[in-house]
Amino acid sequence: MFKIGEFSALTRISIKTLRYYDETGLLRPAHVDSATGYRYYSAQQLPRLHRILALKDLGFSLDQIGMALQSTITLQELRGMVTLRRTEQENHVREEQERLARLETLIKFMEQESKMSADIVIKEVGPEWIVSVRETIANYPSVGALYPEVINQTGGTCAAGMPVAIWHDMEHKEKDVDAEAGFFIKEALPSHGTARMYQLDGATVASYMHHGAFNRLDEAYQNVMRWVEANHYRVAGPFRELYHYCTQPVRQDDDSYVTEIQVPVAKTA
Amino acid sequence: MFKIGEFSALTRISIKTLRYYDETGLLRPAHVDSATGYRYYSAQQLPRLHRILALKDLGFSLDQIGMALQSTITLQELRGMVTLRRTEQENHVREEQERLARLETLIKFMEQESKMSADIVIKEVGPEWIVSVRETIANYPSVGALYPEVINQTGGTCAAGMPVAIWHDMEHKEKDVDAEAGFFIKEALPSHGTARMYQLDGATVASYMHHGAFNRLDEAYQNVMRWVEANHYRVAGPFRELYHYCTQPVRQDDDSYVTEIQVPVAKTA
DNA sequence: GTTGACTCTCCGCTAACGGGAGACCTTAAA
DNA sequence: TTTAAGGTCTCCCGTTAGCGGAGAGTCAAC
Repeated sequence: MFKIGEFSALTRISIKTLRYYDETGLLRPAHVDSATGYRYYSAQQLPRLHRILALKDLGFSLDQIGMALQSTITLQELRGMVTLRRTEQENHVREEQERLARLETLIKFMEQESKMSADIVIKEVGPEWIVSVRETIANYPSVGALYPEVINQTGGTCAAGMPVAIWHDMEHKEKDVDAEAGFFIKEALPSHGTARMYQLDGATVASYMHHGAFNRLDEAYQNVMRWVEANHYRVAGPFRELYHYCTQPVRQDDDSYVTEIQVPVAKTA
Repeated sequence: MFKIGEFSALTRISIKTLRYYDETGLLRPAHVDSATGYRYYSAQQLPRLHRILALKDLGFSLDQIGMALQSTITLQELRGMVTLRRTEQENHVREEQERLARLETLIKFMEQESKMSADIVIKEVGPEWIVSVRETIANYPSVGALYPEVINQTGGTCAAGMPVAIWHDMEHKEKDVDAEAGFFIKEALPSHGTARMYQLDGATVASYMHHGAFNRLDEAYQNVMRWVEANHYRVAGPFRELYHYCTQPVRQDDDSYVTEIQVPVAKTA
């Protein structure tokens, strides 16, 4: 019989851990002196402790290890636990590898003095009700003229929603831009005139929050596109722009505006 | 200005998280009503929150993110943080991959009904003082005869240590076994006669805790060796056997014995 | 005025222990 | 036998990044 310090030295498991395993029932000492409370371990307990360590090393939680050590467990159940654990671990490894890839991309970008690339984030956006008009316009800034049109068509009920633009061209265009302008709204309203009302699909997007003037959005777009490519995504739908902060009248050089660029993406296979 | 629920819906960050970021100073609301305590966020805060999410996604802790968001940080320092983080992540990915490989090995073994392979664990053992004799003996069980010899040579002072055997042959032998037998002891004592006293080097070992009779150790060795090979280790030194529990007189078929097999290993490059 | 939705603070909980305080126990030396 | 050192006990608090709930206060619409 070993006192806890001896057993700890023997197994190189900390006293704190042994006490914790006692408390949680994972490894009760072979004997506890009822007068002093001293724990006494026997060599017979080494295999059990060893199995605990082995399972912990495979990534099982102490709770799961507790299950696995029950004498009632069948080989079949054990196999199931391990197989399930492997699936989890496969996913985990994949996620961590992707994280590492993002870090490496960021480092590459930082070497080129591009500082905003640290702010691009992948997120899921849910479906949204939108009321909008879609037209071919002269150039990007001209989209501003479409909003009064939408407001007029709907009698102003949509102005409470967030203004949003959707760029249907898959590449940068200097003129004849296929643009959709409108507002996110809470729920379906009847359509009015040329303004269309529908539910925009949810999507996985690469999102960048641009804090600055509209006339510097181009640069931001370029960064997002480079980031998307470098992280092995591909563009999976028209770009969206959400105008989180903007003033009336709209100016192209107001540095206080906050505009979110959302590029729907999918993993390249 | 958005109330916390609106800001939460906008950003898809939970209210609890926003409150936590307020509490920890990571993202203070733009305004807090001093009478009611209500938090009000502005669109201008979206970029900061977005940067927080981006850094979190890269695996930084909230503490580190707090540092990175300080306005006093230089690009140089930021680069350092990211580079350091990448190194950590590389190590992490490697560890998780190895864990996955161990899981897959275990599954392969379990399919062959080998149940003990779940109990093999890699651990570091420190250097140990040992007093021992080394001889060529007839076969493995004959090692028992060496222990009285060691005890006699040292006048019995070593009998308190753990009995241990070291097998210097690199392969299984039916006869003429190069065996070393002795005891781990606390500190150096003068050598006696043919018993040698020296410090055994520490090592990384694959350890298996055998709970059963000596005459079933062969099977255990086979398993350990298969495991070592399957996990891309190679044997890096003579096998050690530690007799954690054993009775006098020694019997080859006593199921209550606890014997630890330690195989020094190194990763194959 | 009232109701229902929203928000506040405070408390406890997570996993697997580590650190430390204060009290008790063992063992060897003086 | 006393004493000193070191080992062990329980209890409490801390860690990360929040989640869940209780009870009280607030806001906005009808």
